[in-house]
Amino acid sequence: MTSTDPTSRPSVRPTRQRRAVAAALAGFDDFRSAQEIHDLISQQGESVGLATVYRTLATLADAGEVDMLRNEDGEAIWRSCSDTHHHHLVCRTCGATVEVEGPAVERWTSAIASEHGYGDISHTLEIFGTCPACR
Amino acid sequence: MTSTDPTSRPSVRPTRQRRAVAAALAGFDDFRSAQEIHDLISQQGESVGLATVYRTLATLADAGEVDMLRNEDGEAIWRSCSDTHHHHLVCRTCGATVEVEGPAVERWTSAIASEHGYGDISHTLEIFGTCPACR
DNA sequence: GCGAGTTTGACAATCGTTCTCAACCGCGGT
DNA sequence: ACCGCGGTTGAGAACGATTGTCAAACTCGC
Ligand SMILES: [Zn+2]
Ligand SMILES: [Zn+2]
Ligand SMILES: [Zn+2]
Ligand SMILES: [Zn+2]
Repeated sequence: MTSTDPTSRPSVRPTRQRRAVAAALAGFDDFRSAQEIHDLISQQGESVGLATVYRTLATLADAGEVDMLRNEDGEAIWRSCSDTHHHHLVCRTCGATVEVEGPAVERWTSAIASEHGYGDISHTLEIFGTCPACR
Repeated sequence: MTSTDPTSRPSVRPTRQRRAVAAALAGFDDFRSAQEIHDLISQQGESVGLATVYRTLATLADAGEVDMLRNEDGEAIWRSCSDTHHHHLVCRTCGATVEVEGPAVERWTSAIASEHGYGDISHTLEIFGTCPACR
């Protein structure tokens, strides 16, 4: 985390644990908590410490390879994602998730922001509902 | 919380504690954590249990009198708000908040949802940035 | 095979939030 | 003013997600 020298690489090593987390992430497409992902890894026969799962997920999130958001209880939930900016339509019951894009919304948020003189903008936007299957 | 009889009122009593929380909420217009609000109440000379602060905030949030959202650490933060549906433009540095409305966004979210067959929709949308004063 | 720098995991420690439950209080009826 | 029935409160325990600790294990380039 403290690589001050610009020439040095963070050097993320391909360990068994990180591979296991990646494999687990590939096994579902809804959002899951770190605990659930940890359990899934166990079910897949691997053994990875919970702390390591957290660390790996955080790293992947920084790298933009997984999305992390919070459910209504404030718990962090994760899932692998595409590398373009997008938002989510999540089923409140089964977790089924759809990635959605909204150029109009993106435009709206930056317009609102500059209109009020705010800079360095970021935003969060999630849509929750009940999917067709759960109705 | 369990008023099954439609004729019975929840009957929220005007206690000293609830008045203190309301007074505290009137004293700021940015988002604050329950802890901070609790401290503020103490500074105002009142004494209210932290659990009561949480309970009161939750009640007010249910009634739509305060907004509750989560900061990047997942902590719940609150502030009094207007009674119409709106979102927030929050300064990442000082917390200065602007309530914003976006009919277009509201339309977009429901359109996206029904497009994918999702019903019973709700959504979260917050914009973070740096306010004019903090630039 | 070595050594420096990473990574891991078992467990403790944080910390925000909720639960417990006996004491307390507001309110409507008398 | 007095009573009694809930709603309400507070101190502290309990919870649960997340992070910190640190010695042992591991990767990788040499
Ligand atoms: Zn569903
Ligand atoms: Zn966006
Ligand atoms: Zn500011
Ligand atoms: Zn909205």
